[in-house]
Amino acid sequence: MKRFVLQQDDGRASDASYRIAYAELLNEQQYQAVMHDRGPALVIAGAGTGKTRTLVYRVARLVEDGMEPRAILLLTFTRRAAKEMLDKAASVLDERCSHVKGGTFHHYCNQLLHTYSEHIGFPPNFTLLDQPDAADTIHHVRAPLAAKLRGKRFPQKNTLLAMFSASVNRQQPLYDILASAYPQFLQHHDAILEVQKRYSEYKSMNGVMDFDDLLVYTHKLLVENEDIRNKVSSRNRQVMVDEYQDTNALQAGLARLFSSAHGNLMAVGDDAQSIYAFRGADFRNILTFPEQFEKCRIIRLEENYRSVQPVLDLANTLISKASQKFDKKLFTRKEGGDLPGLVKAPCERDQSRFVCQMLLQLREQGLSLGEIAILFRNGRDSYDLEWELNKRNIPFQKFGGQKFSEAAHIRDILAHIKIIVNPDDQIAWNRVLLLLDGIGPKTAQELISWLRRNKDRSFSDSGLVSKSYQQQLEQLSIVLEELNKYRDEPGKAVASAVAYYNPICSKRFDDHPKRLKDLDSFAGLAASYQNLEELLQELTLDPLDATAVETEASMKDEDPLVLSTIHSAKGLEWDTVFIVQCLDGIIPSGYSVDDPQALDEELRLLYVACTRAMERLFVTYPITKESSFGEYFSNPSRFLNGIPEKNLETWMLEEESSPKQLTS
DNA sequence: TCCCTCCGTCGGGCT
DNA sequence: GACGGAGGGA
Repeated sequence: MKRFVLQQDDGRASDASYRIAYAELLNEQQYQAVMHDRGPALVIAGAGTGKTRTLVYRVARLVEDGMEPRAILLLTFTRRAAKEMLDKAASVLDERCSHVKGGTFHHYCNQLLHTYSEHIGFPPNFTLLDQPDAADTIHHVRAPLAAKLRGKRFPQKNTLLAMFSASVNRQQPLYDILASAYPQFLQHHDAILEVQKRYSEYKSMNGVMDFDDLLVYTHKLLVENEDIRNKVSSRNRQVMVDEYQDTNALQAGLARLFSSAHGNLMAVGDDAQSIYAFRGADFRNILTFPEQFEKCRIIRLEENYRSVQPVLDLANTLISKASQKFDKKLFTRKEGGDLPGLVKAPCERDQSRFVCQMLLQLREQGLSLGEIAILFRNGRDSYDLEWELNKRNIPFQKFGGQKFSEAAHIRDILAHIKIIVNPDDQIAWNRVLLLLDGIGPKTAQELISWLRRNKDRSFSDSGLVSKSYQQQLEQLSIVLEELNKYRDEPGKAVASAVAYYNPICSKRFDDHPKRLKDLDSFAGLAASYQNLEELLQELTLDPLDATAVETEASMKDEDPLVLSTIHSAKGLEWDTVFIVQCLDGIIPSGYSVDDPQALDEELRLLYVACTRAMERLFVTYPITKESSFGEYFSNPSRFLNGIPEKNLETWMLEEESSPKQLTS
């Protein structure tokens, strides 16, 4: 027998004469990372050191070397990040780069699972539960148990979901999660375990998955099916994972599986920017990467290109206060720059007035609104400011906080659509039925279980139908049939659901005019999806921010100002950054003050916020705070204690009548 | 029996 | 502002 060895085609052109002058455009370390070819690599990249740039150019380089774009997998933290990087790569090289596979772990897992659903015992049309859906499902399975525990304090649905999720993402038994984070509920351990079991059973019986299941089942699928693992991982010739410090143990395992056929895995991240421990991320994951992946190459990007030195000095000073030390000191060759300002406002109103006045002033100096961001710890920390911005007609877009699809009226419409996509979705049925007059939890449950036993029959055969809501049920059936016809025309489907829902909405909500407007925008937005299934998946995996719909409609020539939670601002940068509500109890959050590790994470969060700024940085807080008890004095963030004036210049606000305005 | 409204309690960041 | 228990009303 003759043997002929087929060489591995590594896609590399023999004489690489690149169209892009990588060596000139990148510094030495970035160049190393971009040219890295085989095997595992870890890129430790401090804030603003050109991490995104490096990934963008590596994508371009691989494509330029002839690698099939679909063979590159770029896992990022959000959909937005992936899209931005691939657009950038397409603009530095060419259109081929936009065919690179990019998205979050959850997206990619969702795709794989829909392809291989039969291997994990789910129907191919399985639907996704977002957080509120998952909580409602838990509530549903919890009800019979909770009745027995009357009088005793049993965890609420969202708490239960958090427990289960922590157990999955940290890969720890439920008992350990309770013992460390919920000792007050340890007495209910067995009952909680029972709820968890029923929750799992419910999900597999009804063909639904929550976010964590996407990761868990994909892991299981690839571990248990060698052929699928080989097929999937050899399709991905290069795997890159951005923001690796915010992955958890399960995701680390997935990254390994996705690249198991060849080991071409590049992890990129910064341990000092790990801010997702609350959802199971562990920054030790990035630190132990070299141990987990043998012969790993380590590349460090240290020079900052983003911020002026005074901003970096403040960031360095802040991070040096962490109890867990980071061996990191950011430096730049950028000259000049103003000292970051610490603005003490008499109250929250004045804080908002300051921010608005200052940003208008900056706009007059030629800065566009899109180059300015206002960052805060919690979604609600911007309410007062939003009011002020609206008053002054300053357009803004908010990231983080309430999502479009979290509003009750949007969820109501979505529930109708879910029924079409997955008729077994009891939670959706329940929501839809409860909207009808005279139907409460009990009747809804009876109707649903009848429906499960008698698929394809109409309610009127059930014998359960009382006169009071018979007509409403008939109307519902009509609209559901209509929706079914519009499976591939989501715009029309949503429009007819909205038409049906209109009177219900007006009756239920005092503020129905605003909500009806939202619903109209929703119909317009839905038209851009291929089919109902896609609409649901995209909205679940990549939920729209509540203001996105409005802003997009009213967007003129100028990019709007950005308001964002610090978590959602990860990886982004602006010329000028305001960090507002920098109060103790907010950042650090009141929940974290007893736990040194949690406190460290809050500090890293402030570090992330500061390092978003290129030229100017303001940290602001109000001296007094309003609450339901009245006005009281608030304390600035403990992280600001002892920061010398040479790093952070104090500003006092004065009213116009006094001789000087906004003196420093 | 079931539905609905009222009120005390608790509240985060994201896929 | 949302959840969930309690009590009034059809």
